[in-house]
Amino acid sequence: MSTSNKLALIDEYASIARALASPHRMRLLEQLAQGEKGVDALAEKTELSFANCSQHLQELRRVGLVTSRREGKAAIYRLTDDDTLRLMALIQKIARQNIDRVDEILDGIAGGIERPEPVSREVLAERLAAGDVVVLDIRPPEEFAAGHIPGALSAPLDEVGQLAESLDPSTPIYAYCRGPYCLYADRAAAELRQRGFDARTVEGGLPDWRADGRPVATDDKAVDAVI
Amino acid sequence: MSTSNKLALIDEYASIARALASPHRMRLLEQLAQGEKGVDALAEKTELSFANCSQHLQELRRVGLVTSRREGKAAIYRLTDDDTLRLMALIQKIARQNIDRVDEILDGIAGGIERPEPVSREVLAERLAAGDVVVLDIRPPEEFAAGHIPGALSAPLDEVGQLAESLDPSTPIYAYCRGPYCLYADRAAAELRQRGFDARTVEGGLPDWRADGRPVATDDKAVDAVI
DNA sequence: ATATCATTCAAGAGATTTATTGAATGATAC
DNA sequence: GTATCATTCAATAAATCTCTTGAATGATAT
Repeated sequence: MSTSNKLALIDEYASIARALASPHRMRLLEQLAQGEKGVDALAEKTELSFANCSQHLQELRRVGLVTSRREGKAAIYRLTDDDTLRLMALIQKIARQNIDRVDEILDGIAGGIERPEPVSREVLAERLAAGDVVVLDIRPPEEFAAGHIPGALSAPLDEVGQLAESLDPSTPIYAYCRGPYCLYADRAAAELRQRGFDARTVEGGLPDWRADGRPVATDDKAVDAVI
Repeated sequence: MSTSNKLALIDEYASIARALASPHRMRLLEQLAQGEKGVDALAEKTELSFANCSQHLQELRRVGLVTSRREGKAAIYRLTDDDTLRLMALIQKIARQNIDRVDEILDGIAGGIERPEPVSREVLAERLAAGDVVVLDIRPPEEFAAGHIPGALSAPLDEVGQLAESLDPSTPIYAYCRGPYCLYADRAAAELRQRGFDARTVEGGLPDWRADGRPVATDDKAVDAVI
C-alpha cells in the first residue's frame, strides 16, 4: 500500500524528468523562456513539423512545465511559472560543472581567448546604477523591444562589430542574451575581447533578470537616455 | 557552427534530464540522498538485479549526478553535491504543484484526515531551541544512528503507536524522515493525528536539513539529553 | 450553413532505451 | 601464482519513445 503509493509517486516525479529528456523539448522550453509563443512560431523556430511540435508541447503541458490558452484560432503556450526556469537553470549549472564536454564547447565558442567568469546580475545592477559600464543586449531587435534591462543597448550579434567602433575601449562591457542556453552573449563578448575591449557576459539572461524581480524596460526610451 | 554547438550543448542538458527520467534511477538517487552506499546495498534496496543496478548507477555517474570511489572490492556511490539534491527537490515541488495525481496520492496517505501544511525547517529549528515541541525521526534505527537532527527521538514507523503512549498530547509533534520522496513522516503524522495529537511533518528530510548547513548529531547522546 | 485556418488526435514504422544473460575485469586473500 | 568476491562490460530481445502521415476538432469568417 504505502510501497505502491511511493512507487506511483516516484513514477510521477520521473515523468517530469522524462518531459525534459528530449533536446527538442529543451529547445521549446528555451524559446518559451523568452516569452509566450504560438505553436506555429515554435514549430518554425525549432524546425519541427507542426504536429510533432504540438505533441511535444502537450507532453510538456501534461507534466505541468508549460500551460496554454486559446486566443482565437491560436494556442498560446507559456512556461507555467519560474520553477520551470529554475529547473532549466539548475540542469544547465550541473552540466557545466560535471560534463567536460559542455565546458569544452563553451571554451570553443570563446575562440581560444581566455573566458572570464560571467558577471553576477547583482554586480551588473550595481554598476548600471553607478553608470560606469556599457550593457549590451545581444538578442534580436524584436526581443529587445519586447523587454530588456533598463539602460541596455540593443546589439544584435551581427551588428556588434559595427557598434564596437562607437564605444570607448576603456569602459567595461557586459553582454547578456536569452539565458544559459543562448550563446549570443558568449560570442559577442569573445568578439569584443578580440578587439581589445574588456567584455564579459552576464550570468543568466533576461528571463533570469526578470525572475530576480528586477525592472524591465519595454521600449527603447532607456536606450535613448544612455546614448 | 554556433548553431551546431548550441544543439550539442542542448543535447548534453537533455542527457542530464534523461538520467533522471527513470523511476529506478530516481529511487537510486533517493537512497543515495540518505548517504553513500555500495552497489550491492543499492541493488537490494531497489530490488534491481546487480548488473542492472550497476548500469543505472553508471548512467547517473556519466552525467555527473553521482560519483563513485573504490573501497577494497566495493564501489561506493554518493551524490556529487547538493545540486543533485536541489534538482530532486525542485522536480518534486513542481510535481506537487502541477500534477493532480501527486497531490491525490499524498492526500490518500493522510487517510482522509485533514493534512496540515508541513512545518518549515526554520520554524522547526526555532521551536527545538525553545524546547516546546517533540521531534520524531521516522526512519529506520540504523539511519537515525548514522545522523539525525539533534534533539530528535528515533521513532521507526512501526513503533510510533507504542511511543505515542509515553508522549504528552498537549505538546506538538513534528515528524521527519528521508525527505520529499519518503512517506514515513506523512504516515506517522497521520497516525498520531488520529490518536489526537497535534502532529505535523517537516518540510524536506534529513538531507535537506543537512543541505541547509544545520547541525547533525551522529549518535544517540542528543536523545538522552531530551529524554 | 460552409469554408478556412490552427491545432490536436490516432496509428504505424523506425529508433532508442531497458533488463537479462554470461563473460571479463580489478582487488584482495591465500 | 590461484581463488574469490564485487563490480563492470557486451550482446541481445523486449519494451518504450519518436516522427510522420492523414484524419478530426474547434474557432472564426463569410
